[in-house]
Amino acid sequence: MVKAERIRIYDVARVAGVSVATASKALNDTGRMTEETRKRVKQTAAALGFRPNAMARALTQQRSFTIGLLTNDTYGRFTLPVMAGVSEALVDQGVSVFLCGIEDDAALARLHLDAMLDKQVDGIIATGKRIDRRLPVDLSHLPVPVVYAFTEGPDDAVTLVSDDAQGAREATEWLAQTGRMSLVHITGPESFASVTARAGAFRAVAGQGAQVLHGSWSESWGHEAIAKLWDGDVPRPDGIFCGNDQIARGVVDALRERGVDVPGEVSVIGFDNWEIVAAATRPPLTTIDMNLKELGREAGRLILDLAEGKPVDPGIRTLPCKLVLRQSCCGDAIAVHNQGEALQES
Amino acid sequence: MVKAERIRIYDVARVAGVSVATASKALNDTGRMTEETRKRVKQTAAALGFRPNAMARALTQQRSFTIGLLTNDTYGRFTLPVMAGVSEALVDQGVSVFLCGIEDDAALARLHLDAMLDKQVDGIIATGKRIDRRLPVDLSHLPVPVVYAFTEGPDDAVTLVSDDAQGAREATEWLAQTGRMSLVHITGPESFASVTARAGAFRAVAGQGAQVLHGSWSESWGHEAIAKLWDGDVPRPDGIFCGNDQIARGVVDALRERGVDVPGEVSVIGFDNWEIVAAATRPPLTTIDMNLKELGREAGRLILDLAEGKPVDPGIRTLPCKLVLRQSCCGDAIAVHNQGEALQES
DNA sequence: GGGAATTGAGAAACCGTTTTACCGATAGTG
DNA sequence: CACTATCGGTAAAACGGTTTCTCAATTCCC
Repeated sequence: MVKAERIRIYDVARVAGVSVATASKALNDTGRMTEETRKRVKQTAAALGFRPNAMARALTQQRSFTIGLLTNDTYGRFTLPVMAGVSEALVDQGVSVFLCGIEDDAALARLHLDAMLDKQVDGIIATGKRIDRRLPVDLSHLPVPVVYAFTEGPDDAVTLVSDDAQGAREATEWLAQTGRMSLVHITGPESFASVTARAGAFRAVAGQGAQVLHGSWSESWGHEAIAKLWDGDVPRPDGIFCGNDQIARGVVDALRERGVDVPGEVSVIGFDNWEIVAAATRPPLTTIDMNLKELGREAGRLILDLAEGKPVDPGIRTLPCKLVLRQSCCGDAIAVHNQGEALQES
Repeated sequence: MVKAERIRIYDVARVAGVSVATASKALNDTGRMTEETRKRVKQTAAALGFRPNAMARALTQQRSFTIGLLTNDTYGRFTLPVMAGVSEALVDQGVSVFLCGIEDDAALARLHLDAMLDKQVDGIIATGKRIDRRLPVDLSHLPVPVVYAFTEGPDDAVTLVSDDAQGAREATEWLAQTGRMSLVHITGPESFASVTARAGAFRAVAGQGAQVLHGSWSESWGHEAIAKLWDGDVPRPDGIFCGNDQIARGVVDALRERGVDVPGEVSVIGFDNWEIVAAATRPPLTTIDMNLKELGREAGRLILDLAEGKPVDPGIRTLPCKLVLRQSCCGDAIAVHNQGEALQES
């Protein structure tokens, strides 16, 4: 740590032989002056390694180039990609992100919120681990704009969610297109909005009679569900769409243990594309990716627009999910699908 | 979003019938005045909902109550608990944390670093996913203090790491104490400092002849290693200590598939206490927890001390790991161990 | 050639606090 | 009673920039 005196605009002005006002205008490309003067100031600033004090600047400009990211997803499975996207979208605009982890603790949330407002954030992005739950703090009536990403906000808010129905549709359609006739959906608790959205889309494609099994979001529920399906005297499915990758992993493991070939006899598709689970499954899971990083990027762009006073329509914005093919599902078709992607990209 | 005019200290002063200077001093418990005046100012401030503008304050105090957290662990497995700890230690001191994800990208790192320095952070915590790798940016000679947490820094830096050797020792000793005679260590690539540290400690307890198998950090390596041990004509171990939970999960799965009872015939211990892996394993994994959240807390405390100019000894601080007992290891002993913990806590 | 418009730049005000220096009034002292 | 401390509080100068206003010197126009 070296306490080098920071160069102030005053120093730049003195060295360049102009007033502080002129220096400021030169560096910000505002005001009027000879192109020569402007250039000279800029050069001396660069030579001196001048970097404006962001706080001083914020004080006059009423703009801190800082936003707050409020999340209750301590575990970070959903929040992390969102954060990465937000940060990525903002860093080259010179905007920094305050991270505030609040674990469903209203007092803690309030503490963080106040700290951020005191620090004059230009906006707040609220994000959570569940699309149909609100953070434990009221963010309406704040003096700064708010964007809700992957968490529920007021009706008139700017909200970003991933398209559960479309993702489920893609998965189910893929199973159908690759010749699977008898489909089942094994998913989480009915109380989750995303569960009913996905189940609805599944039924719309697979037929209203198609079976949907609700349980917990765990591997063990995947095992249990397979036990139910295989040990009972119900007809066995040849295509299984799971509500998340953990359930899917449980399902694949259970099938292997019963000697059922995946994807030979049964295709399995998961949801979330949680690398660590999807890639470690044997065989690796075909799954739905919610594009959370892109969701984060979009949230970053929106909060920036709002902070700059640009008009942004309130309402819910739905971002599409993407099917990610791996071996748990119709091995042969993968090449074709990927080829299609490659062609689209080129 | 409601653009309510923010109350300034000027307003408080006017309403309380004092000068701005007096108001400031009253609110900060500095200067001299009647206790009555101080109280009156505080009350009107509270009544008006006055919150000081942190930027204006930072400008005079040369202290922004803001720190930066630089990390190259995009995936977040190690960083997330550290972040949570840092944040927790700082939030009630009014310090906010800038999150900067830099993915081994030197230019990006520089960008974030400059943005943070411009914003006058009081300090920087550098953290990574690997204890023996440096971030792609030089943080020495900065005008602010730096603490390195779970990543390598210069020799004279303040550095925090978890005690790999002690953790490995605890695991191995536990295996030995619970009657396991023939121990093996299945771990990651030798190029990792933590691997050699853990392997060294393992050998120190298990005997220099004890076998150590190096591979990748994956479940599949766990399977492979078990194949090597069980299919060869080498003596089979009855206690396996793994370099991380993923390997351990692979090991447990492979043993189950071979009909080997865990923990009946073989005890397995992992490393990392990565809930999602450790808890989903059948049986759940006994493992070593690196106490990363506490490491984060300590990093927060240290950077705060440094920011306040308190003296902090440079050098490497080692934080102990903790054995977390689950069913993959000597079921009977768990009650006893946990009872001991409960007694210690009370 | 004289008045108006434009140009280039600087002085000063401002952003919202904290802090230093100062000042009148009261209290204490010999 | 004159003489100094102490007390309670204020005015003004920072902090490091941006922005508005002003102004002298030029250029333009008829």
